[in-house]
Amino acid sequence: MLLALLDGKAYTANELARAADITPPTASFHLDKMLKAGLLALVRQGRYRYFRLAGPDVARTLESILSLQHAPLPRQIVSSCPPRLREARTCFDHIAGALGVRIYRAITSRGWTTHTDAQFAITPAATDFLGELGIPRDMLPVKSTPCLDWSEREFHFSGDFGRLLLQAMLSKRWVLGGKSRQLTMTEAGQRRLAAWEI
Amino acid sequence: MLLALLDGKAYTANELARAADITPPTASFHLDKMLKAGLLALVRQGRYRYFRLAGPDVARTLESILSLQHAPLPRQIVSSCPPRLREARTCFDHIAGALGVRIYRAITSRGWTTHTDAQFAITPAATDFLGELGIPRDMLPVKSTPCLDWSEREFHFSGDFGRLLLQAMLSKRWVLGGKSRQLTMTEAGQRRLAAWEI
DNA sequence: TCCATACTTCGATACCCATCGAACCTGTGC
DNA sequence: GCACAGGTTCGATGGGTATCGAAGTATGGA
Repeated sequence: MLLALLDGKAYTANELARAADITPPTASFHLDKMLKAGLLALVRQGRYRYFRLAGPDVARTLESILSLQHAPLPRQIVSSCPPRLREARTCFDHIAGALGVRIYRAITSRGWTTHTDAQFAITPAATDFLGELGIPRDMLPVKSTPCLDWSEREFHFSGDFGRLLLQAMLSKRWVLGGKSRQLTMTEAGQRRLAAWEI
Repeated sequence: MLLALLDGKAYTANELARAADITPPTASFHLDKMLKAGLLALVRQGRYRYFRLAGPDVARTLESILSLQHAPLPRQIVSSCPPRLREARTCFDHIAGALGVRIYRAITSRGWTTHTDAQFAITPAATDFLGELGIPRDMLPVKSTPCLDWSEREFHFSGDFGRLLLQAMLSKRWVLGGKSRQLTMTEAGQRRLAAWEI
């Protein structure tokens, strides 16, 4: 289970049980132990409980152990989401899928957010980025609750900021919507977003 | 036992058993496993079998694991050797004790040795150092077998080079001998040796 | 309101594995 | 050559713990 979690993503107890060839009760038993030991962190979302490694130090330790012997490669958990929906889709009123995770990573890794527990806020440091999207600076700080992406198992932005972001990217034609939840990124959008990544 | 070995020194099965509060057979059982798993290395010397961590990667992994939780500090193994003999003493015809280990470390860390398994040789790179000791350069390469120091549990030089070194250091009055095996380092010796460390 | 799903808790079982005593092996020193 | 200390092997034992089925809890949707 730890090997499966080594990709940094979050998985449910049932998924990890399947990956480790054990039954859900057994998985739950061990996950609880590792949670209490501080090796894992828990993200509750509705009726789902997602487990992920508690931090980069745990990942480093695991990799350190693996480096001593080349252990058999972990059986990676495959997503049951259709590829095109995994790319980019709407999740109610905000962006989800690989695109949503990309945006979340870009913004958090630049330090444009503050957070108290699960409440995130976009700080004025993001003014330039938001300006390009036509979001006026006097709206800052915008609040947001990170939402664990169903297909990617990493976080994306929902809440006020998630809604603003989707509206802005649609009106600027960085992404195109359709009848389904699927979103398509335009070439212009690709370029602009790439410029903001690192 | 691994915690006790984390100081990088080598210990016998009985010592490690005492450190871990288990009986010698139990210690032997686990040490054998870890030896086969490649976590430990073995140094045979007479009727003694010294175990040490197989390499720096094992030490790093252990420290990585310890860093996740502040584990209780390992019970360090205390040497039964009198302090003055630990400092510096003769071992047959060469230098042992902390001084012997210091010299071994200084010379090996500078890359002045080549080795095939247990056979070491001092290379011409050490010419300056040896010259200062009055050892002519045409004697190079000098052979040496590293010997696990009884009080320090790290290696020192014995063999041809160990003998030459003791004779030279005595005649240059870097160290003074006596009736017992104890050696005393002179102030001049301290200065000269310190200059060669790192 | 009711069911389906995701997940955990509980209890019983079985198995693994650490542990130790006793016997055996092997170098050392007298 | 003998005694002795360091060390390992062997076999039996016991305890711990992983495991799973069944039952319970919580959440979301019809």
